Amino acid sequence: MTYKEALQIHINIGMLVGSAHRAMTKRFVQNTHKMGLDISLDQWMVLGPIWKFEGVSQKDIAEFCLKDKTSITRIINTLEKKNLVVRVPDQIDHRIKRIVLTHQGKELFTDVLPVMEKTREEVRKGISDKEIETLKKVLTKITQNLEKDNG
Amino acid sequence: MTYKEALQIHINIGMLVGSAHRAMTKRFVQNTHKMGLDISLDQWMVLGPIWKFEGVSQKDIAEFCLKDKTSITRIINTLEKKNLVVRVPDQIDHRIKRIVLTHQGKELFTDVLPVMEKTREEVRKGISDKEIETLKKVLTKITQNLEKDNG
DNA sequence: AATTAATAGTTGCACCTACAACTATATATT
DNA sequence: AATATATAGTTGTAGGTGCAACTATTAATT
Repeated sequence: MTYKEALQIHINIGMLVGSAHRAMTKRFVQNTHKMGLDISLDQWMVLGPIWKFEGVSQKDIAEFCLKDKTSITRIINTLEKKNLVVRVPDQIDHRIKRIVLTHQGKELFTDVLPVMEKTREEVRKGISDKEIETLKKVLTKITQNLEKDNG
Repeated sequence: MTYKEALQIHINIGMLVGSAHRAMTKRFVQNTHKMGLDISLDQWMVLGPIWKFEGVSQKDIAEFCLKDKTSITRIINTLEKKNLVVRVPDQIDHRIKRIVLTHQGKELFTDVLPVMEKTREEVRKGISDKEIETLKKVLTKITQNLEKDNG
């Protein structure tokens, strides 16, 4: 057994999930750059619910994206700096900020859609629908297992 | 398939992988804290190959962990600050730095082992061996699909 | 009505990551 | 031997993350 093979045997789920995550993030950004676009995967994920539900709150974005509210605050900061979204305070509940796409944000969103499709195909290459289903099911189960005080 | 459907599927896989990754990282740290230990999941992953292969190079650690070499540099910096490892320049090839566990590092490693086991059990709860196998296979395939210029 | 709880969002801190540019060293080419 | 190329590791910059502590506001309790 070679050294490299010995290493591979001890690969665990944490490493595999982490490296798949990094690889997907990386490839998405590379693909957007190839098209002359400038957006990260996480920024894109946050843009999704804003596109779908105009005026969505940061709390709801966090839930939709399965991310922490702190992350959302910072990603929205970046998106605002890029003039892709604006924060509009709710007229009734002054705690809530409603996030709205700018014209520029809408334009970028539609420009990125085909890049996302391309990346999706690259990710899924050689993987059956049944395997994807199992992947999603198991990842969901893992996330649920670790939610809150499920331990 | 419409763009809308593609959007759903892609975001789902990306989000699911990301949230599972974050959840695992989080739970591991929480579990170590409960035991009065102070180490992150990534630091732990880097410690693995150093334990197994005393004097392993940073390059080989990067390969084992499926991480970037820059990440390894910085995690080793942190581990060195914590007095868990030391960098020993190779006597023959002066480019290489061989990483060695300190006494303190070895002690922490053995202390964390049961925490790792506990976390692994929490992660796998209600998931069959066959599903875990598929998960590993698909995640490996995804990582391979996106390696280098595989696109 | 006054006090207390909960909620939405922000900030400081420490850590992890990618990419590009960089230093230092070793190997290959001529 | 001199030059070119490849390799191991570091650094600067910019971004994502969790946690705890914080502000502001709203809802619940008394």
